[in-house]
Amino acid sequence: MPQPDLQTLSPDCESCPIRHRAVCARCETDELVRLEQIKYYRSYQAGQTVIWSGDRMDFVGSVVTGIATLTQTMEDGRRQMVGLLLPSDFVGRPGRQAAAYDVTAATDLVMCCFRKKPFEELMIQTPHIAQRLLEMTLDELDAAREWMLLLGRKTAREKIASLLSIIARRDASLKLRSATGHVTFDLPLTREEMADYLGLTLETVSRQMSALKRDGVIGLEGKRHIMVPDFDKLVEEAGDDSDGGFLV
Amino acid sequence: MPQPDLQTLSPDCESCPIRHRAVCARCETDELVRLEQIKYYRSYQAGQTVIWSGDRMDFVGSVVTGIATLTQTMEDGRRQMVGLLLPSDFVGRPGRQAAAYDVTAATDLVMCCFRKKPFEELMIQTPHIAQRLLEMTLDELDAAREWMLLLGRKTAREKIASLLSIIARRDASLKLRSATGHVTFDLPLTREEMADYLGLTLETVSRQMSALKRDGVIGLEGKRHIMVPDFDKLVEEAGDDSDGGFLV
DNA sequence: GCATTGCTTTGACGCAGATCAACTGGATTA
DNA sequence: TAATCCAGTTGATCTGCGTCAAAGCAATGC
Repeated sequence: MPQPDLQTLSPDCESCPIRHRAVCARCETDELVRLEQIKYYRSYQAGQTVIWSGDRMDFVGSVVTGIATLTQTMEDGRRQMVGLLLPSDFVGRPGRQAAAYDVTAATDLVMCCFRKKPFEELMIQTPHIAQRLLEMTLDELDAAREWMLLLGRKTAREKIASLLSIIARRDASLKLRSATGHVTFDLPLTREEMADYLGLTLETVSRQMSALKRDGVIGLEGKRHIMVPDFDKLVEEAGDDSDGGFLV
Repeated sequence: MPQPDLQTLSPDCESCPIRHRAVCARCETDELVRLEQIKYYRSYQAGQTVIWSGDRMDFVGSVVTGIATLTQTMEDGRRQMVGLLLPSDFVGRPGRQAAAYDVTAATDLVMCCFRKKPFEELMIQTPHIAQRLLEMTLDELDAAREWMLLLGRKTAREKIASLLSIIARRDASLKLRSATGHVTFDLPLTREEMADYLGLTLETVSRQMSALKRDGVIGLEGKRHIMVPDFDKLVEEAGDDSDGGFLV
């Protein structure tokens, strides 16, 4: 069972790829030193479960590389993804002992973890961490509410277009580009995972992907590589009013 | 245009009905004094708009009495409610200048407001406020994610049962009781508002209400007064696994 | 008393997306 | 070389909910 390579990650926070976006973004050098003392890396293979809902959770942490998903499941097996965690996103809730959702590695995943107890103590002492966590949580709340609109009111086609444009946008921002004109990226999710995120079945996802391809909105190379000839067109198909919802 | 009576509200925080649940819950007496200096009450009639999405918002605040809704609207008029604000819930986002959602008074409403600028300054100085706000935001995020499961995967009947049990539970907690056995309450929402919250049409809401009544799960007196003979039965109809999702 | 208005209920019908099922193509294993 | 597996595609059919339309009912005004 090969693990993603941890050697390539320097243990030094200053050179961390998510240094300026994660929960530690606002920390001063001395605060980073204290965080460094309690941090450790963990890696997961694509498909591995990070933690099950209801399990005791003795750590919190940040996604460093890769993508993780948060999923809720009903007794009869109906599943709904409730979050997509990208590099710099935070996992876990200070002050809570059990995980509220299943957390799964959608791709190979590296996380920067902190034991929960010391992290909570540190959070009380260093307002910079709590401030940043509040800011990130408010952003996640906005994202969740945007997703509520999608789940409650959008058509299957709009849902797919919305998901693709969000992934394209985030992918571009990781590469420090903006998503306009011709865009290309890899889907990190299977059709089934897309369905779980969008409140659809995998068959409907597949059909709508084919339809978007047939209509020239996207191009497909293999199953996972997406080419978008005109990003504005895709956004239009998503049915969003604004140009991506970037409120300040 | 008669306004809800503000006279009955003492300006004294110590005797405030939401003193121990709102954003000020953790404040010490001296911190309350500073909050009292910048606070003011506002009241709205049922149906009135508190603020429109995109409008400049120069205050934040707490719902003191009544119920408000957060709603998102698409260009073509499709609407999705993304939050139901009950007494003690917080409105607005520090650090943001424009409202992200339409906020509307579902019932007559009284809010305790703080001008945004002084509140933001106070938040930096008093970690108790920021801590409590983080806690409340995390709770709201959990609620939003629970709603995502409802919107994405539940049937119309389950959606209605879920909404009724949530309102019953919150109503009971305001009256310092727990929701079990025989329960009675008033619906604060019209059929259309319920539909906007549940991602349904008002016709479907009406039909499912009738079906639940026909099946003896609920009783109706007039359009708005609900009687639940067996609360567990209602929760079962909602399709939730746990007994209300009270994680600590 | 009667008309108006806003909210709600109920019926008839259609459709988007679910369900059930067969099949494709690439990767892995034997 | 074929056997197996898995993700994905596509087709046929079904159904839950949306849409369109009409009518009920309580509150309000004249």
